Amino acid sequence: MSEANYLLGQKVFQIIREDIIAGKYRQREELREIAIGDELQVSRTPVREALRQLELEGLVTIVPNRGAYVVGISCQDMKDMFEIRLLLEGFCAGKAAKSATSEQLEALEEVMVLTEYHIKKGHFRQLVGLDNKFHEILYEAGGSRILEHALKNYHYYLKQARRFSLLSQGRASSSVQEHRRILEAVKAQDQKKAEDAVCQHLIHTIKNIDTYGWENISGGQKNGKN
Amino acid sequence: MSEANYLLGQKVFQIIREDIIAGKYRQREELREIAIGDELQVSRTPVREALRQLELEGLVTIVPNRGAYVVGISCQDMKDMFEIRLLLEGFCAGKAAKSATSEQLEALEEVMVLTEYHIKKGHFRQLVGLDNKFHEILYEAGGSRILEHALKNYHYYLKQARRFSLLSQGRASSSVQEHRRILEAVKAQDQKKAEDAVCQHLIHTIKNIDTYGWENISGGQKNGKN
DNA sequence: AAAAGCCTGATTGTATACAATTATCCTTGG
DNA sequence: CCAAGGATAATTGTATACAATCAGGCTTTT
Repeated sequence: MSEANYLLGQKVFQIIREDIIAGKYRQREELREIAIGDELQVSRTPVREALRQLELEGLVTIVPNRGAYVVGISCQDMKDMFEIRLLLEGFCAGKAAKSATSEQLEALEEVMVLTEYHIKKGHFRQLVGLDNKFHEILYEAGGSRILEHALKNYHYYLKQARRFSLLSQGRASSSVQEHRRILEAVKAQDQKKAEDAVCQHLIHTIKNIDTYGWENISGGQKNGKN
Repeated sequence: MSEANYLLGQKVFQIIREDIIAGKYRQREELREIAIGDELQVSRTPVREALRQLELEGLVTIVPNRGAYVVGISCQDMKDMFEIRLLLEGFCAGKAAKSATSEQLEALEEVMVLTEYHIKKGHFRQLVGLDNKFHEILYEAGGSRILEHALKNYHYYLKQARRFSLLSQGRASSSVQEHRRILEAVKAQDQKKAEDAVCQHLIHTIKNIDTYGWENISGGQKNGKN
């Protein structure tokens, strides 16, 4: 009750978003402002703002004077996002090869060193965060604000998937090797090689998820609540 | 004052968005809720909701407890969006070649016929709307909700650019020929040819804009208000 | 005179009040 | 018995009230 109960709007947005992605609500379930507000101990105002934002993200549909309905994310949606990300991130890596600053290259190198260290030590917990960081730096290095914005958005949704994907020892170490290859291509300013390296990396990631099954990562959109 | 002054929230959002894209505000200008509310004759509530949505779109930055600041769109941003659209729309056309329904093909054909008619008659006004419609149907035909959402978003921003691009007689008729080629490839379910046709079409569109100058389509982000 | 601290005005963040709309159920007429 | 219409309750849309925060200027102290 000290400082955490201010600036609720942004927090409410994130909570509802996570809940939808996690599959807390069933498809097309109605989200009532008062009910959610009661649950989160806030008034309707922050909830309304959150719902409006979620509509823009495509996670809910708002019917005027009627209410907000959950749209949610299916397995197919996840796969589609991955395909789009594959295209855009390859493109981004190519741009990064041309425009990455020395600071960005250094930051990437630092993440790589840390990753390699934790792999050796078997510290799997740290890997998820480092993997995310590697990709996010790459997005910045592309030098396009727009592209970065789009990629970060897809990346956010696919984080859940990535977490599963890295769980296996074998995948973790091959993943880090692929990162290394990406970084070297970017450093060498070899546009085509950077693109190819990213595409290969993501294709392998997708294949890895395929073996685990996409159903496990998209919050069970089949029927059940929770 | 009958029914139009209800459901203001969505309207306010669209107005502010258009204003920002049109360059009404200067870069980093502060958007005060009360001032905008007074201007649009509404209270702070709808304005706040709009600003929160605009932040998600990347058009404003909100500093907590401080205010909303215009981010705006530069020429470079427009070019970047076009590049992204090029990638995604090519991909989408390829998917459409596989998954388009007969209704969608028919709708595309209808738009084409109308377009060719208006071209012959020299009715340039109608062309912009038809061109937009052609692309939007194509987005649906791709069969990916996610991809469609992304493309419609970029398409919205680039509409202004497109309007300029179609003004010239020569460009209009070559554009419709390119559309025809896209449609035939999709009909023939030739994935690669569809992709190529869309890419060619968009590359030509970009070149056409290049000759007119990107400065004219992105609301003068150089310095001036207005 | 300079710097630190406080006060005040302005603005945002949240909650609540009120208006408008919609859905549901009940009544009523055929 | 069924359909049409209206009253009512619930929910959203908007406006306003109040609380919290911040910037700027003023005073005070060293």
